[in-house]
Amino acid sequence: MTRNARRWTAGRAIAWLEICDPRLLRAGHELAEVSLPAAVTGAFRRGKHLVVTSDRVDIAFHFRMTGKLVAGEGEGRIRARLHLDDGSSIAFKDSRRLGELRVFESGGGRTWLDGLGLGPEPYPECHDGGWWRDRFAGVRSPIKPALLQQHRVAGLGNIVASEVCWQAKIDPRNATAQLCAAQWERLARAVPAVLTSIIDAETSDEITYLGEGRGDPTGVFAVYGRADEPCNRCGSPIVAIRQSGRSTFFCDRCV
DNA sequence: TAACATGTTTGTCG
DNA sequence: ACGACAAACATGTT
Repeated sequence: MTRNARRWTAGRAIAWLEICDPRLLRAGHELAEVSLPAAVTGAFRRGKHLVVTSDRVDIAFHFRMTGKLVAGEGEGRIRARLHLDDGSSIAFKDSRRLGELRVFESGGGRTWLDGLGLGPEPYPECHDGGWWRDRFAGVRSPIKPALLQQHRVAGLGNIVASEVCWQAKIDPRNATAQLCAAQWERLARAVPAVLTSIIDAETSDEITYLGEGRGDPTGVFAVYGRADEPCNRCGSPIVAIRQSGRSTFFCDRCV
């Protein structure tokens, strides 16, 4: 979505921001005296946040469970629209409305993100096993829930955490402190591999989430949502469990 | 109908 | 300090 936002806004200016659903704006982030039009200067991702920058304002998005950006007016649960000076628009669609949108003065998006305490990026930057071991030093929870802690490493979600563990042949129930060097090394390789493959599969004008029917990405995942289906490596049925209130899928035979 | 869902925050309890 | 858990947010799907 960051790539799309960049592509859709490059060389254009934000003419106006349409808030279709006022409940979208969080307290303390009302649309104050925003000065428009504003020439877009770029778009970047930090963890699961997306920020569109311009010479006057930064617009920060978080999509939570069901939020997404779509080109054009969009259909259905549109919470906001970014209208550009060439007449085009980008819609923030979010059926469950857990997503967030914040508007800052230019540069404020980065400042705000810096205050969130997010851990370092695991992608596209790559790291070795020792780096991963150090980032998770002192963690007493199992490795899979630990991967979701945004203050240790930013950007990994529940689907990716299960996928990464399977790819790295690590039991998601393993105590983090018990992982050996070889496991950390496999984890270090699995993270960019999994992210790259998912991003490749999802590269299009509209991200498709699980359960959306047309374009459902179920086929993209090796274990997530595949309870009782055969493991791609060994054929053993994929197991579904709950960890810290979140669903985890893994192969209990080839970890 | 009830349970569950890709995320995060907040509070409780251990 | 850490961790597990539940609730809350709001709504759609199974």
